[in-house]
Amino acid sequence: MGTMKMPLKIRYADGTKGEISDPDAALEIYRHSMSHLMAAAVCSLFPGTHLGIGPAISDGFYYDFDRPERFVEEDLKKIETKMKDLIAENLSFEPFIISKEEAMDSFSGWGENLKVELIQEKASEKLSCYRLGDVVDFCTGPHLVETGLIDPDSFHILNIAGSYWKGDENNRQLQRIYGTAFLQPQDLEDYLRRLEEAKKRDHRKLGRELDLFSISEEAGSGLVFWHPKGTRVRHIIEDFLKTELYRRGYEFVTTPHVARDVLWKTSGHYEYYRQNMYAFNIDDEEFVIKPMNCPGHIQIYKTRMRSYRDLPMRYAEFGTVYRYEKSGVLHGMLRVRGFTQDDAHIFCTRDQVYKEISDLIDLVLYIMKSFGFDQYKVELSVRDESRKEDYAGTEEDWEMAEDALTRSLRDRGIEWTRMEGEAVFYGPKIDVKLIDAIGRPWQLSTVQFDFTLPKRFDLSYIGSDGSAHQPVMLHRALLGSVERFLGVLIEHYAGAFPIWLAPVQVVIIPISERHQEYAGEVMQRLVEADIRVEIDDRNEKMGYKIRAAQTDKIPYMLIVGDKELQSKEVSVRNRFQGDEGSQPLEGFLEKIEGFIKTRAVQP
RNA sequence: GCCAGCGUAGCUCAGCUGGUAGAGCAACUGAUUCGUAAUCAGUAGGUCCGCGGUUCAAAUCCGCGCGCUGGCUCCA
Repeated sequence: MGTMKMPLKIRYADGTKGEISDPDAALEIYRHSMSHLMAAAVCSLFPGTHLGIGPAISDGFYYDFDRPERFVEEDLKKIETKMKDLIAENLSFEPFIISKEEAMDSFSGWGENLKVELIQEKASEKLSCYRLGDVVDFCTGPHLVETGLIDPDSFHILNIAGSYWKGDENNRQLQRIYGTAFLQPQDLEDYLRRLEEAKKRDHRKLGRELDLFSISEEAGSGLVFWHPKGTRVRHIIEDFLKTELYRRGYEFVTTPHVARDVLWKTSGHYEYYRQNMYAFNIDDEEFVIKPMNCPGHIQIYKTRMRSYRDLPMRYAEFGTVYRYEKSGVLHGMLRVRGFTQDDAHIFCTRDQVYKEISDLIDLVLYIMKSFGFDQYKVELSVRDESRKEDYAGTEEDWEMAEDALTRSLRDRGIEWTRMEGEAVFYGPKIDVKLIDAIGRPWQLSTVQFDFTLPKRFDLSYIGSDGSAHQPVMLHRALLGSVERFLGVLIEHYAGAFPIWLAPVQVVIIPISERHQEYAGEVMQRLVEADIRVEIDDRNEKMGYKIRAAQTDKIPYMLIVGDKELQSKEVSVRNRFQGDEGSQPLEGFLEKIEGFIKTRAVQP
């Protein structure tokens, strides 16, 4: 019980002991040891279970098991108890070194075929194993010296899930058991509390409670119905973006939702993206519901001869696209089959790329800050240097693009992670992941080069030299999709939107019937000032209406009764601070107009 | 799509090993006219996800669908 003794006592594969005091490294070793301990518990409880892999992960650890019978929920408790028994027995993690040949013999003798496969692939002539109780595992370590060092209250077995061997869906499916562990019991409690907190913020739950959106079983999964209040928020988001984009030289376009298959054959989607496209036949012709907006924007580009003087051209569209997604991946508004991208395509010359990228990065950060996100992570995805031939575009294209991306980031003093081999085949990209109020990352913005579409559609512009050149094309989304963004906003603010985004900004609460006329006057004034206001004139007590408004997370309540009627004022109640006292309506209006204008997060 | 779990009123859930459904909140009606998070009383609301099967009898057991949840894979 209590705090883990630091530094952590560990043993390396060669048998030497050591101490780890770096908390991150210690935690990783601790969790990895925990996964071995779980494997030992499982093997002892369920003989005939074979082992896959069992690493430490960001919030804990897991182990993949191969067993003909299925684990059930109740098994988790048993496993946890068994692990505690093994801790009490104080088993040691015993390392030893053997030859590859010997290891293969032993492991295949035990029927550990997955381990044999791993040894074959990963091990050199000599390899290390750890023995814990009756279980021997192929592992480089290090591990704790013995199980007695583990605090029995520092871990928890969480859930069972399916997983494919080596992450390949063509391979056999294993049963993965997840657990979590921390060096301090306090950290474990905090983690479990964070899970609870995340549950409370779940946009699916809040979306229903706040009457923002729904998904209809009858209409089909992955398709979102935006209710009036959700649509209000959506319009506010879209209006804000429209204003900002027009200011920055974008033009909006509108393109059809379906197009002949020919368009998608030219773009290459028909070949590479077919499994995700909804298609249908009419009059012997095949049509595709658009999964992307780019070919549409290209159609507009191609309607006339373009000059270098026209570039850069920035076409934006809140384009609704439909993509077939496997049923198991759908998730509320965050992963759907029909969604609206805040899409844009920039056609420019090579010389203009650096400026465009730089402006884009500034724009992304400005927009995100406006929505109340201050923390973010930037990832630069580049191609796999060893498989250059798998990528479209020339060597010069890739160098030019990577150079523009890295220079833009560096010039802005932005830290980024370089993701080797993570680029899509048609070009490198920058992704921005936002960190929300409880520390979770969300992938939203993306800026991508495209070296294939200009070629496939044979795009050109006439340069100052009088001859035709191929423009560079950039895809870019700031919010990603309006659906996902609203989902993220709901979770970030736990449903309590800042006043500039709130679907209802003010609710007026008359104390009794005789105050309704004055409440109506107050409402009239706020409506004139374009405040989104409602009046709660139900035959209920004030406390009831306040509670209702609090539950609806409405920023301000204006209570009007005899006193306010007399003084011609309003009593202001803020959803976070509570009663702010009586004040003149004009003063209140001026205050909230300020909050709205500055997109203040707090009230 | 795969593995596991789940599906009872608008919402949250109860309903033991089979004997044909219940609570709270919400909704509606009436009374009450109220000062910073729930006034009282009444009414209505269900193809127990759907379809088959077992059984004298199925919300409950079995099969197949559909949907949801957590993972895996995918996210041109």
